[in-house]
Amino acid sequence: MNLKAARKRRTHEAILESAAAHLRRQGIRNSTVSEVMKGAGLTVGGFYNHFASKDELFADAIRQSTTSVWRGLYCGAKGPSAQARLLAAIQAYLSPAHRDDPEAGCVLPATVAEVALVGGACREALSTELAELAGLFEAVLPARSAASNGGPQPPVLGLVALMYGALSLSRALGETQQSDQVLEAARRMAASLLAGHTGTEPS
Amino acid sequence: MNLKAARKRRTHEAILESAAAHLRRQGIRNSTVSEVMKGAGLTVGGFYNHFASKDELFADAIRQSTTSVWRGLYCGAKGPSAQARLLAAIQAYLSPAHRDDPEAGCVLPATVAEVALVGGACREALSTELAELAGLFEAVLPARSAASNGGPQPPVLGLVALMYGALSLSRALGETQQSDQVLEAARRMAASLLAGHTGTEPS
DNA sequence: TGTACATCAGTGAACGCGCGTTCACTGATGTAC
DNA sequence: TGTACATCAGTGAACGCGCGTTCACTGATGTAC
Repeated sequence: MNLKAARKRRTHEAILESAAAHLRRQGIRNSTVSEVMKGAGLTVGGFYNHFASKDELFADAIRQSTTSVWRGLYCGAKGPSAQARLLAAIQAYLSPAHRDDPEAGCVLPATVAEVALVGGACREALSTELAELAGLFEAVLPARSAASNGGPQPPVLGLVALMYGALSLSRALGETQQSDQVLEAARRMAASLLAGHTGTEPS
Repeated sequence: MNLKAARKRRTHEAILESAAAHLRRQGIRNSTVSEVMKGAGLTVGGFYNHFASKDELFADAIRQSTTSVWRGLYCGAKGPSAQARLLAAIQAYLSPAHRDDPEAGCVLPATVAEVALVGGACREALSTELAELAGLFEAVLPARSAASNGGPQPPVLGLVALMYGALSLSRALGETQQSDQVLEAARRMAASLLAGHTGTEPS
């Protein structure tokens, strides 16, 4: 039973990975079970040996990939302090490069609006992941204290909303000047919000 | 021909209105031509007397309703100055009431992510409307001038991205505490960004 | 004015297609003795 | 160890459903004479 079970586990992971890739590229509704299975080198019929439904598959995919992408950005960022690295990661999130490569990027733009409509298991997954993402931010920013220099902690969930909103909007506009402007404006906003928390003034 | 043409125009408007309502409630892909027509008191077959395709219908609906909703919010806002009224309108946009009543609200949350995937006529419509929306904001804010008090003009498209992003995210989360927090965080961000432009400090 | 004909907005059934899901089947892997 | 049987991951065709679009038809409105 050992070899068989191990192989099944690997197949399961392959399906999840394919689903996450499809999710990032085209969202939930535009991804079909049959395409996801093909992406994992399988045919459609075997899908239900691994997941109870398409809804469950994508809820798992959301759980697996939402924060991992962000962690990757943060680990790749450079700066003199944790807060400066956070800002650098945010700027990378809001870059045209990220906009133009959805498959390697954040799942939120392709996910959030659909979750608002379909709800279900995906909504719970999104809620959990969002809380975790906010936790990652808060761990880096200075402790909440209205009396400390620079005022109270910046509203972390608002930062996430800005990042998601700007990326999503820029994707909708394609690779245009207007789209670049959206990203740039968001970068400026993020920088001015974190000013006083990074140890440096915004450029 | 007069009576007939007038009636056709009224029917056309009724279809567009029904489409805009469906758009706000459930987005493009979740709205069916047949449901839109039913909403206008008609049957599906007559649709193609008025529009070449579903894509064209929703592009027109986007053109018609994107800024009108915002204009409504701004006209309803009160405050000692134009900038203060702008901020009040933004706060109303970012309210749980707006989140909980999509049909009376902004089309962006149900539209942007889908446009990123479908492109076509809807993308052009969105781009035009977004530029107009940004123009409305800029007309209210003080002229761009790095030397003036309060620094350069806040990045208007970033503000739009924040509003859209926070509303969209809050809709995805349902009527929960976490969802309220997203909206509140976005309100705080908007207020602190416009500080120095409204003539009052943010609360 | 009246009459015969033309137009065309709207109807409702049908078509074609794609999707999520089901199901009978296969064959390699594992178990019992 | 060898043999007969059980399990179950994966196959691929089929089912049922909903959707966008088409089309033959209807009947009220408009036009020609």
